[in-house]
Amino acid sequence: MMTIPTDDHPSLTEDDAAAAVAAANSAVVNIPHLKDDEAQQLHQQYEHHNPHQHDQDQISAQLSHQLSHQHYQQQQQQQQQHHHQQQQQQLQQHLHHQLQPQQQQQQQQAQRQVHHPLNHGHHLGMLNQPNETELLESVTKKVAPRSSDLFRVGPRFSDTRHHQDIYCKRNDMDVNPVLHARIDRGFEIGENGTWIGYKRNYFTLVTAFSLENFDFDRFIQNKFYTYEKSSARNGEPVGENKVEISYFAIRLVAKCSDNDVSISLIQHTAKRDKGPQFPPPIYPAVPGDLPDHETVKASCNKRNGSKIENMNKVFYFDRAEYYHDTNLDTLKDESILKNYPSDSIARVARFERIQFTSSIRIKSTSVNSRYFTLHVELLGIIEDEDLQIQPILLSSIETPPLIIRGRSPSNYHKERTSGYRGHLVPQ
DNA sequence: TTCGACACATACCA
DNA sequence: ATGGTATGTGTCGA
Repeated sequence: MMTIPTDDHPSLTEDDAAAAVAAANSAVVNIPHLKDDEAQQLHQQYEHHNPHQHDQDQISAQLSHQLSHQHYQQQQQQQQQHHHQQQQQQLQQHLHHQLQPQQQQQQQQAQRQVHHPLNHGHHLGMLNQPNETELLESVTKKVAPRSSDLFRVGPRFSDTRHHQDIYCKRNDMDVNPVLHARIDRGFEIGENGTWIGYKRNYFTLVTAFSLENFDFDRFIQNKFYTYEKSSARNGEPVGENKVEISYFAIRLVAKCSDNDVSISLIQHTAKRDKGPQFPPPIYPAVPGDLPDHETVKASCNKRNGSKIENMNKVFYFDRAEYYHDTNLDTLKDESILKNYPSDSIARVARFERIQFTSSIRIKSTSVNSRYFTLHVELLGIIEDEDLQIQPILLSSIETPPLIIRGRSPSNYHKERTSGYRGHLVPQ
């Protein structure tokens, strides 16, 4: 089956990967970045500002290009060579659909923070507490690159924070969105309670949203609207315009505690260095339930066709199949469903093989308490006056502060990566 | 020091 | 059980 960018098909050749990326792009929609002022306002609410927000015009121009394959491919190549530049380009997030695989027949159970060895009050006698021998080993042994133990549940996300209200078009009812997310790989907690990740290693995150009091069928039968903060050319706020939400989308962004630092994320394919790199996609999405940790873990690196198929059922909603099964006339559908850019729509946005861009300064200059946070944003994609699609930030959730350890050997000699890292607080 | 590249090693997957 | 993969991390050199 066809695979896409974030997809990792073990058997992909380099060319295949490039082709997949191109193909994916063609099936994808590009969404411009939030406007500067919007973004700033939003961030301010959190105490995060991002002065380095990109130039809107530049982005728009870029967007129009993206529609072409060719341009995208070039871009891919550039990205492979220049992370920094790609960070800018990533604005044009490709929305994406599809991806991979895998099976697992389970459905989601309430996801909860899982048992982390250091999480609870386990004590000396307990198995989870390292004894001296283990500690010794922890500084001696290497982490097995493929160890399934690398899958660990990360920090809990904050409650959903709302930025723009959502209303049901039919009855003007206020709709309450809820975001769910979980980090399934890449972060571990230190004894002091700080969450630690490694710049060189991948992390995995899954996220989904739901609309309170709207089960799937009800969602499918409705349309929604929100308000767009409008502003004059000079940036003066002018008011709010009522706008219909074409469809919902989810994206992942990273921020730094240092307001002046903008950071971004990159995603690799399973080929890593041998494959393309790109910014994490924005997933057009319908409401869904978060799969449990074991499911996500099991969805990793599958190649078996039927397993992939089953896994896709967990992560994706197949619009064409839905129309067929419900005998719905595709052309007559007047619900929000028809606005989605592809038949393969995420129920759960899965971000795999994500890393902080290599350009980030981990603990540069004095700033002692620099940390990062990951934010999941629910976007309402709308069409502006010029029929250009624009994202509106509807709500978001975020992680607690994350410490990202850099490449310095000092980060590796002490606490073992996946064993018992985190006895000491990395500054 | 930091970063890209390349290399090695090892558990996963079929 | 075997062979191909995927990915943590060691290392070289700019």
